[in-house]
Amino acid sequence: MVRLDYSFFDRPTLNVSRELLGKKLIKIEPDGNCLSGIIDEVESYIGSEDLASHARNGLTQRTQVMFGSPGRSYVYFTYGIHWMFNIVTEPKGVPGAILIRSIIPTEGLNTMKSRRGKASTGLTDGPAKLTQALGINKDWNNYNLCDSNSSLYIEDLGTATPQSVSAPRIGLGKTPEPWFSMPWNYKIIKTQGLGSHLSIR
DNA sequence: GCAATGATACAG
DNA sequence: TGTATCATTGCT
Repeated sequence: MVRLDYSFFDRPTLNVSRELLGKKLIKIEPDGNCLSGIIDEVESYIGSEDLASHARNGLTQRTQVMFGSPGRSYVYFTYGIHWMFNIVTEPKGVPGAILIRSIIPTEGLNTMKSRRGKASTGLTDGPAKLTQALGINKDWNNYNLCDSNSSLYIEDLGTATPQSVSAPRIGLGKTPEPWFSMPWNYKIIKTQGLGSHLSIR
């Protein structure tokens, strides 16, 4: 079991995105409790030119983290309710981030369930669901995931990177082309009968 | 189908 | 200082 370090994230965003699938996201609670899940779906936001990215407006107070060092977290609040967890990529000065959209829970299920509430469906199968289950909020923004004693990090299980499909990103609203259709959403293949618009990697 | 609920960014 | 816009979710 190896903790992913700076060199893993300091590479082209799409490579990092695809290889992040099948890796384990781990959060150690203050009481020592371990919460974890296998990364199942991610989405890339690359460069200032990407009009779907928060970095489209250039360097601002909110987006400065995206321009910073790779291997750190970019956590932001949206829709007045939800926290989104991203991992910064690209060299310092170049904005880039990967939104973690879905994980398959592996450890700490009871804690996750209690945080999600029993009326809700799906423990961690949505970007805001997993932040709620793991307890990720603004306190975790600009957190160094690569530090050897960090409480939030990604682990390489040593398994081969799973097969994935790429598709256009989700929830982009009025983002103009070509950005709206860029196939920068990656997901682990697990069902048959995929739509023909999806390309298998 | 749509309300919830607030930070952000930009116009003026 | 006002307001349009959201990288969503869950209930109707």
